[in-house]
Formats: sequence, C-alpha cells, structure tokens
Amino acid sequence: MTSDLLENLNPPQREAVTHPGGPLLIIAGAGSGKTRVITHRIAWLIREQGLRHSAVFAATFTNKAAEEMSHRVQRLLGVSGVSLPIATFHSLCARMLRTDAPLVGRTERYTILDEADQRGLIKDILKSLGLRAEECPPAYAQWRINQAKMKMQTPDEFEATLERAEDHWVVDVFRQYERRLGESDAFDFEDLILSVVRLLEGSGERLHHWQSRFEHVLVDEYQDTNLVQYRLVKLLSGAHGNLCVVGDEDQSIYSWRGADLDNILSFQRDHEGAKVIRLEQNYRSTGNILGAASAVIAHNTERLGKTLWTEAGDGEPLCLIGAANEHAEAERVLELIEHERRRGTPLREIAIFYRVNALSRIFEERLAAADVPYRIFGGVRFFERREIKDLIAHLDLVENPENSVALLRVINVPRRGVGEKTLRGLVKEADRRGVSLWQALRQMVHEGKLRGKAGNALRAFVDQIDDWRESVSTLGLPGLLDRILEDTDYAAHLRKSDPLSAAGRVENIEELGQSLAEYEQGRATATLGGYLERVALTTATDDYDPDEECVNLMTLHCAKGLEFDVVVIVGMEEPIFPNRRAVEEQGRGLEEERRLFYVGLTRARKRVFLTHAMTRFLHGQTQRNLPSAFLGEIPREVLAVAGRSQPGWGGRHPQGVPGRQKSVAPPRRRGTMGMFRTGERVSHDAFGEGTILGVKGEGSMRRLVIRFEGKELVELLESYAQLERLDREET
DNA sequence: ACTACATGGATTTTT
DNA sequence: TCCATGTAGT
Repeated sequence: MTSDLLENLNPPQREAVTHPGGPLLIIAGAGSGKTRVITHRIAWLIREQGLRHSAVFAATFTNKAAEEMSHRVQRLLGVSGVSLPIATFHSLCARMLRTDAPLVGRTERYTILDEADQRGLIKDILKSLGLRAEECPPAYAQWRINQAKMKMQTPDEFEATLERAEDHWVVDVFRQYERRLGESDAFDFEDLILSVVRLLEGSGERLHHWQSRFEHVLVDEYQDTNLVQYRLVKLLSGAHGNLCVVGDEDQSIYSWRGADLDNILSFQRDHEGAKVIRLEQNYRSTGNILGAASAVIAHNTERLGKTLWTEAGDGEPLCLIGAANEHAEAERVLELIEHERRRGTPLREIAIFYRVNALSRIFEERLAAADVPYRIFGGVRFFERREIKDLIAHLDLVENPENSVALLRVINVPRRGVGEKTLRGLVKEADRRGVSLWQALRQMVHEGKLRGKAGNALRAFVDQIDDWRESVSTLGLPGLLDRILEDTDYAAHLRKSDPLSAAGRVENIEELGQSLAEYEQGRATATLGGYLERVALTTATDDYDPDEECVNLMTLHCAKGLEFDVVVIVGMEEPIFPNRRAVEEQGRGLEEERRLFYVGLTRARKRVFLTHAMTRFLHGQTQRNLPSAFLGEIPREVLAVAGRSQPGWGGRHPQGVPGRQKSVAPPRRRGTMGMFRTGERVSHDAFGEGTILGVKGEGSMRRLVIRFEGKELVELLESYAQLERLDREET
C-alpha cells in the first residue's frame, strides 16, 4: 500500500515518515523540508498505523510552529477543527495540569505568570526582605532563579551549588519566590513543565496514565530543549520508547535560555538502538548561499555533521558591502532595496537582520524617510502593553483572586488612593497571618479593620472583585470586560495619565474585547481560565500577515524558521557580531554566534547581502569597528565585494548624506584591486591615509596591518577593506 | 502619593 | 543616545 502521504518525499524523508517506532533522530538541515516530514509522519501514524488523534504528543517551541503543524496535519487527514496534542511544551503541560494541578499543590484555576509578572513578584520579595536593588538587582535574581529551575534545582540544591558567596541573597529570594508562587496558586513558565516532570517522577500512577495516553512523542527543534524538557520527553516515552526528535545542532542559538546542545549531540548514546536519519537536501537556497553557510559552520566543532546539497544552481554570489559609517550603511541598504524593487522582488521578500536591536533604528528611520513600508518583528508585544496587562490582571483576579501579583498590579489602577504605605501594611499583615493578600483583605474587611480613606478604598475594591466574579457567567467574557472598563472608568484613567497615547490604547482595548469575543465564539466551552491560559502562552507576533507588502526587520534570533528571497545582514562588525559579550560570557559563545550567522544565511532563497560600517555611533559614542571575523570564513569564490558605488559620498560625511539620494545604480561588484604590499601608502574612507606595515595570512584571510595618520594600528582584511592605493595617484 | 530629575547600563528573548 | 530604575521634591 503506497500512501499518498509518501508522494513527493525524497528517500530519507520517506524513511523518516514511515519509521515504525522506537527512538528516531532526524537531523534536519536548514530548508530540508522538516515540517513536511513531521506533519506527514503524524498523519501517517494516525492514518496508516491507526493511532488515535489524541495519542501523538508533539511538542514545539513556538505557537506559530505548533499552529502550522496542526493545520497541516488536519489537512492531510482531511479533518478540521480537531484539537490535536500538537502544541508548545508549555501549552501541552498547561493542559496536563488542568487536571493534575491539585497533585502539585495548585488548584484547577491556577494562574500562569509571565516574565513581567515574575519580575514584579521578585521585586516585591526584595522589598519585603529589605534588600536594596543596587546590591541585589531584581533582573539578576530572576535570571539566576530561572537558570536554576531550568536545571531542575530546588532552592536547597541551588544553595549547595552556589559558587559566589556574595550571591547568597538569591537563595533567600528563591525560597520566598517559590513560597509566594504557591500562595498565589501560580506557575511561572518553567514551572509548567517542571511541575509535570516532578509529578511524573513522583507518581507511578500518573506516569502510567500519561504514558499510555501518549503512544508517540515527537519533538521539534530538539536542539533547543533544556534539561526539564529533556526529562519530560524521556518520561513520557519511557514505556514504549516511541520518541522521534527533529533538530539541527547547527541552529542551536538559545543556550543562554537554558537550551542544552548535548541533548541532541548525545541522543544516540542516550537511546540505545536509535535510528538516525539525515535530511541534507536543501530546497530553499542557491548553491552559493549554501556554500557560504556550510563553509562558515564547518568552523564549529560541536556538530553531528551533515552535508547540505541542492539541485538548484549556484545563483548569484553573496555581496559584501562596506560603508564608512552607519548612515552610509543604511543608505547602501536602501539603494539595494530600491534596486531589488526594480528587479521585481516583492518587499515582503526582503529582510534585514541585525544582531542587536539597537541597530534597527537607523534603518527604520531611513525606510520611513524614503516611504518604503516596513515592519519590525518582535517589538512590544500586544499582551505586554501596559493597558492590556492592566486589564488582563483584572481578569486574572476575577479568575483567581489569590493571585497576589495581579492584585498588586491592579489594586491602585486606576488610582484609588492606595499608596505604598498602605500596601506595605497589607503585605505585612498577610505575612503575619500566613495567608494570601486576598485572604488577608477579606479577613480584615470581615473584622472591620479597614477604616479611613485607604480602608474604604480597599473595602470597595474587595466588593468590586466579588461583584465581577459573580457576574462572569451572566455577562460572558466581552461583557465582563465592558463591565470592568465601566466600573473602573478606565478610559478616563488613560486620558488622565497619558493623553497623547490614550486614543491608541483605547483601540488596543477594543482589540482585546475582539479577542475575547472571538475566543468565546470559537468554542463550545469558553472559560475565562481557558482564555487567560491562551493569553499567557501566546505572543501576538504569532499573527503577522506574511503577504503584507513590506520589508521585514528583525534580530537574527527572530529570523529562525523564516525564509526570504533576499536577506541583508547588517552590522557585520567585530564587537557586535560575533558579539563580544556573548563570546566572553558564555562558554560556547563563539560557536553559538557562528550558528546564529548560519541561521541568518540559510534564511535566504536567492540573495544575501552583508554590510558593515567602519565607524558606528552606538550608546552615545562613536566606535571604530573592524569587519566581522565571520566574513573571512566565507569562501572567496562565492563572495563579491561591492566597491564604493557613489563617488563623493559615503566617506567623510559623519552627518550622513544631505537630502534624498536619487535612485542609483545597483551596488557594483568588483574584485579586490590587486594585492597590497608592505610599505605602500593607502587611503581608506573612514580611517584616512596610512602606510601598510605588514601582511598576515593569505587568500581570503589575507590581512593588512596599517598605521593610519596619527592613529593606532588597524588590521584589515584585504579582500574587503576598500583601500585605495595612493603612491600611484601621486606620481 | 505623585511627578520630575539623575543615574547607570545597554546582547539575543521561542513560552 | 535611549531606556529603566531610584530618589528627591511638592
């Protein structure tokens, strides 16, 4: 029986799809049809192997990936509107906890804290412990606590492994934090998975229950899993061993978020008899792009190794563009976009990637000035806007008033005259009684202890929450929101606190109402808890429109999983990319930076442009930047160097080019201007005139050591330094 | 209790 | 430069 599910698959893809069971590692190179293989495999398991829909646990890292997979599987199966267990790790665990939360000390109405909530809670704890923010930065505590949790450390274990004595305060914060989470009936992101792991480890009955529920376990982006996710997957597949993981070690770029590359590197050792399938045929990029990416990544040592190939032709060479400063760089990128436009490339097929967000601004400004539509990925997310967070916090409280984080956020918004002093008293009182803030409030109301201006406000607040809680069922979700808006006169509060942005914020609130209505309409059992779970685990970047006609700006991290005809990677400069801090502060820094470059390159279908500026104004000062070392790792034969395309500009105009540039010729490509020798006089756009003192390396790695007039020594890669020979001109 | 200024720090951020 | 955060003033 040849299933139509196997049509249009290449042999290794087919083998991966039809692998019967047992551990399977699919090493999926960039652009090798990974999603296709996963979705076809799930469909194949269900249709050809007779698996129940609900028996395939398929975990991803992003909602977007999960949604796409889920849709495609449903399409393959010819069904729709089915809720398959294809979702993010967090979402799958949240679902398991909807029934099992009471077994880990929470209720079914638990709350999910996002990172902002988490930071709020930590700040609060710091305050109540009397720690000063200068010596004990909340962000640092948050980071350490999350790191510890990702390593499955309890506060005690964290304390035992603490290396720096001066960090001991974090232990206290961690202990308090865990306690307060419990009191608030809340999970943070990591807890969602961690709690399930602890549950499965602690209860044979639950382990058996979930193991038999999920007969196959699939993991996407396996190179990004951390210890907790690894344990979860191992536990769930422990009984039957039907574990299929898909990943690419060369695209692991989240180690700083706890991802452990060893999970994928040692999969074979870890799972006896594991089958390994490599997907190496690339269906996305040209030969030249693939050649560049492969050559770059070959410098890494922590690899399973794979050889990407394509049936496509070489295509055009990658194009390196050097500019004198960031203004010139932006100008060149704009020219390039204009040129692409005339070539017929749709704007939505052009992307600008940068290593750090700080680089995006100048491109935004230039694009806006030139009336080129653009959009930025990963800005402030919808559900992180202040007004939305405020209202969600109200909803959180209605669902679960024990949630102290939400309570503190909301108790004086809009202003009710409940200040810091009153609040501190309340926190202290709750602490003394050993109950949540909400419980303390209720008890105090009951005992008639709340008097005075603040007391009245607090009593009214308690009544209001109770009132809302009672009316949820009659009002419906959008109705509840309206009621909250009305009762708090929130719009007036917005107008008062920030008149300029009020209109936009009101619009956002209307959108929130829309989203509530949509949620309610979309399902038979729409609950407030269900909606809040979705909100907590969803970023609104998930719903961007890929067809919108605009240039895409994003960090290299955001680019993972996307593809464009034309990719421009800007800021290819030494301290920025590879990022000096990343290299210094993380053990595997340089290799991870290189993987990031690899990810960027492999996003491109047709053309890649790499740009760098000799000097850049950043953080309030002008820095002089050498071209990225990664540029030297690209084989010379696939790299073209654009010369100065506009005589008379681009060089010594620190203020940028005055006025609008008329459309100009495409970046001209030309090779280097012959080899330079020691002793020759040269001129350079940014550095001025100088003398070559020495030569290092050879071929594409040939570097020139130059002393520029009155300045220190500079080492430049000859192949793209854009030097001009002076001696000859002067004679 | 809220607002206005100073200070210091500035990768990346799937959930 | 720009932003978040902390403190001093009203």
